[in-house]
Amino acid sequence: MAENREEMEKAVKVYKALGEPTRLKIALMLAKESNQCFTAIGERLETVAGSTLSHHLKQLTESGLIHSRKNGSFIHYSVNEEMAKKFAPYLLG
Amino acid sequence: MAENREEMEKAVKVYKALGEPTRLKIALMLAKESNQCFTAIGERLETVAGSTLSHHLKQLTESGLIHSRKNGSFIHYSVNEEMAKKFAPYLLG
DNA sequence: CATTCATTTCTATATTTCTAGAAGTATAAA
DNA sequence: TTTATACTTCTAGAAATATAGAAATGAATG
Repeated sequence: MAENREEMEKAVKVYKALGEPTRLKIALMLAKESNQCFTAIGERLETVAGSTLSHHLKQLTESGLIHSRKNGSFIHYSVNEEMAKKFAPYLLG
Repeated sequence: MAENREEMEKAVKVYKALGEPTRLKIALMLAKESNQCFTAIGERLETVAGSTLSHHLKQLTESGLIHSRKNGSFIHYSVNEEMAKKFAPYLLG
């Protein structure tokens, strides 16, 4: 019932993460096709410096909306479906 | 299915609006109890100047997430349930 | 008409956020 | 062990945002 402080803070983080075009694109991209790695994501966005992409992924990850899994020297990202369902099911189509 | 540009821009606006604590509070407040006016909202928030509140309500309104109805010299605000359902059902509890 | 109440707009300042280059770390491959 | 690839951190500048005081607008009330 959306009322306690902690949950609100979580919600603010999620919505702040999604309230930026590049990050929303990333979230939608991962919702559609999960387990993509840093470079693959970057290529689909064009015109984003690696450092910038890293920064965006960090925010998305810290919000809890996406999570990452290390595989060798690659890091694969996917959306946390529970979080998406709860806060932004729009992502799931 | 969350893919066209216009809808994404709409989504960014909604999420940007919700990605700020005061505005999220307002949105939750209105979702729970609709049709509150400017002053009533302000009183429930404490520590927010009128001009600031006006600015926040404008952003929420322009995102489409809440709408306003003029009644004499008062303006009553409520959430647009369709928008909330689509982008942030979390608001609806 | 003068005044009050509700809300907005204007202006300014402080803070946050976005962006990217450069340098750094970590893993893998040659 | 050098080199390459994947990604992060540091630093800094530019742009956007949050906040509030003061002045403005507009409706209602005395």
